[in-house]
Amino acid sequence: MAGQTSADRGREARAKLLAAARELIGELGWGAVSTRVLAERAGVRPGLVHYHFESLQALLRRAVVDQMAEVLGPATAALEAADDPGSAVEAMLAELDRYSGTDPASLLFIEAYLAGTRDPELHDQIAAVLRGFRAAFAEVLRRSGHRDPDGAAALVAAAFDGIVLHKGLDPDLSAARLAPLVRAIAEPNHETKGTRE
Amino acid sequence: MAGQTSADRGREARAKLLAAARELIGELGWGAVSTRVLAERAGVRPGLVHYHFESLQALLRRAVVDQMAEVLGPATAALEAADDPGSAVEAMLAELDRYSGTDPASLLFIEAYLAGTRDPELHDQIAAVLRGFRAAFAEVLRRSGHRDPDGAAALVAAAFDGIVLHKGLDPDLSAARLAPLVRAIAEPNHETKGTRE
DNA sequence: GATCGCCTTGGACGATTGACCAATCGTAGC
DNA sequence: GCTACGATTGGTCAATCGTCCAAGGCGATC
Repeated sequence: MAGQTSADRGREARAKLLAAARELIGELGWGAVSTRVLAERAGVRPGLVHYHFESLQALLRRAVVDQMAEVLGPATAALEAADDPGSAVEAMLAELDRYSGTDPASLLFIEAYLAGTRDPELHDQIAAVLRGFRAAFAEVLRRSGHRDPDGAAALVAAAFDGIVLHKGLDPDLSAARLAPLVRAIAEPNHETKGTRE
Repeated sequence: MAGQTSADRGREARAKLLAAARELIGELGWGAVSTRVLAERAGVRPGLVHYHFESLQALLRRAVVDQMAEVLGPATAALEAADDPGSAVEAMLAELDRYSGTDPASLLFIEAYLAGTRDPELHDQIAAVLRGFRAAFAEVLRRSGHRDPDGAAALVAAAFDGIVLHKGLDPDLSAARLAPLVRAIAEPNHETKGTRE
């Protein structure tokens, strides 16, 4: 237990700071996370923040990008393995139900999007992660013969975040209730009946 | 031009503060709107903020609730007048395309939702406005014989906000591209094919 | 045991924050 | 002209902010 070098302890402090940031961004909002509350939550001295990170913004940026990759990475992998788009959607909706819409984990994504509109570097990193997820989803839909795989993937991805957002306002809004409707979007025989010419 | 009493000027200053808040919440984020930048944008002295409003939070709260009612009110009325759900959706999607996802007006709604998760009073006011919109939408769907009007209304409403959110990350994501897919959700003959028993 | 390198500490800096208040303003009614 | 009153001003308050830095701690290496 004792054989940890000072570099090890450094990595641990850094990790604790990032973990604290994941919690606090959702709890307090991106703009309300200060160096001092962050350090307190991490069980670390405030001065360490600017030793391990260039700035507070850089720390928060890193925390959310890590978290998004950690959540969306496995989801993307599972998506690439799935061949039935309907069940893939259902599995993701079930996953979505773990987020209440008010807990920090739910709000972290939304906060990240918002912060991304004001931080070009963060914007690019988030967009890249999201692009990967949508591309994998679209590929599943394409394989199943969907008429508009890219559009459907974009809509479902947007709907996911919208559902999380609205769940915070309406607790009755369970993902299970919406599952059949969302799945219909992904159905291969989905018809766009309003086509005009 | 001159015949304005001091009470009139008071109302004007109050209105200018609220208008400035609408701009700044989207530009800077809820937590970054300070009394001083707010007053400067409104062309008013900082001291006035706490004369016209109980607190900064109360001002911001009032600003977003007013804005939401102003946007969703007419939309709800138009919805109640419409009888064809497909065209109603399309009209709203066209309206949605006016929001780029990065302009202050787009972000105001998202910021409001987020702030609502941390401010119970704001939460209730937003939820009430949103409930009205969804109820009107669901009623249109019900009249056209939709299988799950409440679910579809909830999904479309959530998808709208999700689309705005994602448009900030992917400018190519136009509402027009998604229109056929969203409209399909609202189609009266919409089938939930996956029903199991 | 001395040296090296990374990590950690505690405090400091100037700037900004929300809130508050006594004094003063301008105008409408008497 | 005087009073009354809502609106406005300019300034102050303690608290908090992000950032930086000199000093010290501490294990690994020689």
